[in-house]
Amino acid sequence: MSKKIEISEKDPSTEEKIKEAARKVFQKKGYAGTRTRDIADEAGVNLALLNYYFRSKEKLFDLIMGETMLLFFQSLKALINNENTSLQEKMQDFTNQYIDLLISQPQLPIFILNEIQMNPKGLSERMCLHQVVIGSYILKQFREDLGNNDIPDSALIQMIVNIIGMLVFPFIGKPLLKEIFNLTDEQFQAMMYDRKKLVPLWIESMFSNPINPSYFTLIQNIKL
Amino acid sequence: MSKKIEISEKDPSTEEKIKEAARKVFQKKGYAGTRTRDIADEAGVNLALLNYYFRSKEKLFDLIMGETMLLFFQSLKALINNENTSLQEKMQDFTNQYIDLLISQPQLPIFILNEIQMNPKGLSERMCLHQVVIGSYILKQFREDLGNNDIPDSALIQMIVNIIGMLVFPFIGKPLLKEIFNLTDEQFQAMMYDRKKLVPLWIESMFSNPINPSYFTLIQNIKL
DNA sequence: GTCTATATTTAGATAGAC
DNA sequence: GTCTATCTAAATATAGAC
Repeated sequence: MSKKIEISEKDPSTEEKIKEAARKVFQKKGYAGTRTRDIADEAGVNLALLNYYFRSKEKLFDLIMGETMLLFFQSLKALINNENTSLQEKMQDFTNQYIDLLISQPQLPIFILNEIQMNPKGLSERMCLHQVVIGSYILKQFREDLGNNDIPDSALIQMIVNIIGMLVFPFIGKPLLKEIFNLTDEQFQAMMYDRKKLVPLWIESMFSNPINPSYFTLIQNIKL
Repeated sequence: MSKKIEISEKDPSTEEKIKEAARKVFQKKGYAGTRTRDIADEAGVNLALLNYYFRSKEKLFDLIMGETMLLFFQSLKALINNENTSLQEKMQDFTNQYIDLLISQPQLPIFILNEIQMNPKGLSERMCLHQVVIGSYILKQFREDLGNNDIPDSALIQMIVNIIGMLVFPFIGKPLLKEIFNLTDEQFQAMMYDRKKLVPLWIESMFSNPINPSYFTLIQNIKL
């Protein structure tokens, strides 16, 4: 509390070292699986300093998780509300942005999804994800692209799920895919770079194919 | 060890009650997040009985995880080696089977993927996933369908990742999707049933679109 | 087989010297 | 701000009565 921003930025402050280590260990092992001692070791600092700087394991986790969610979702907001790009351009931007992010931090999706599973209301609500997505400009563009009237909202959601899945799933499944296909980290990464070109094509072909409204359960009547 | 199979199958034996409870709690909270007390409570039995029957938390977990992996992957093996079904039929079978399984146990994918992340070699190796997939009949069918020669193996993997992702990702993302789109469990489930018809269509359109080999990083030279 | 009581181990947090 | 030593709480595991 009485702590101010460090004046010099030579090498990372102890506080910063701990945060960096915490991010890494929490992402790898999850909250329950992480020992505070692991974080201290990873940071190369004394265990007692964690409590000195962050009060408790839980507070440290909340801090990291908040920052992580922000990193993951904030860039999205500007992108999906940009009124100057076409749907196709947005898909390409989206793809580039997320694949680059996830190549640098592959554990991000499973980390976030685990947290949301443990605590569904908590953080997703704080990010106002529902409002952000529902009120977005991209949603209008999606509707127009699909022909507006006769396609139910559930069809839209199905498409969006596929798009997010194509970007995110390979990283969630990374350890499994590496095993199944005997991939090195380099090969996996090269494949993810390829995806920057491929995902927009797959999206395109998904949208250009005619969709039969009868495929969708209309009774449930989902309204966005 | 000295324990034999129960003769009568009236109501679940204590051992079975514990296993069932363990499955449920481990799937929901993960290994580290689970307290043995939670399992005992969930099963409605005394805590000491867990150790009486299963020796330790870890042994109980290994047992559950082994069974879970078997459930998830064994049905796959017969299906992908069936020489009497076309690729299209396989895709439909695959879809039906996995969506039904996952609707009844939505936590399965994230549970398994978490475990593999914590312990990548361990269980996936015991299931021989690499051998099973590489030697499968379906892989030949995929190659034929794609025109055999000029498509690199990495393209095949990309496709397979998409297929698995379309089936599995919605369940991994379920808590997040429910938040974003304000879905009830019933609505989510109805959408997953819709997917039984939709996924094969999307796969079809993905395959029927011409693929340009230049989209793939050939240098990495992945060979299955 | 099941229970109560307890031992053991592990992990988060803090006091107090420097 | 940092460290050592220690406290406390929680969770796993077991001993022994029934």
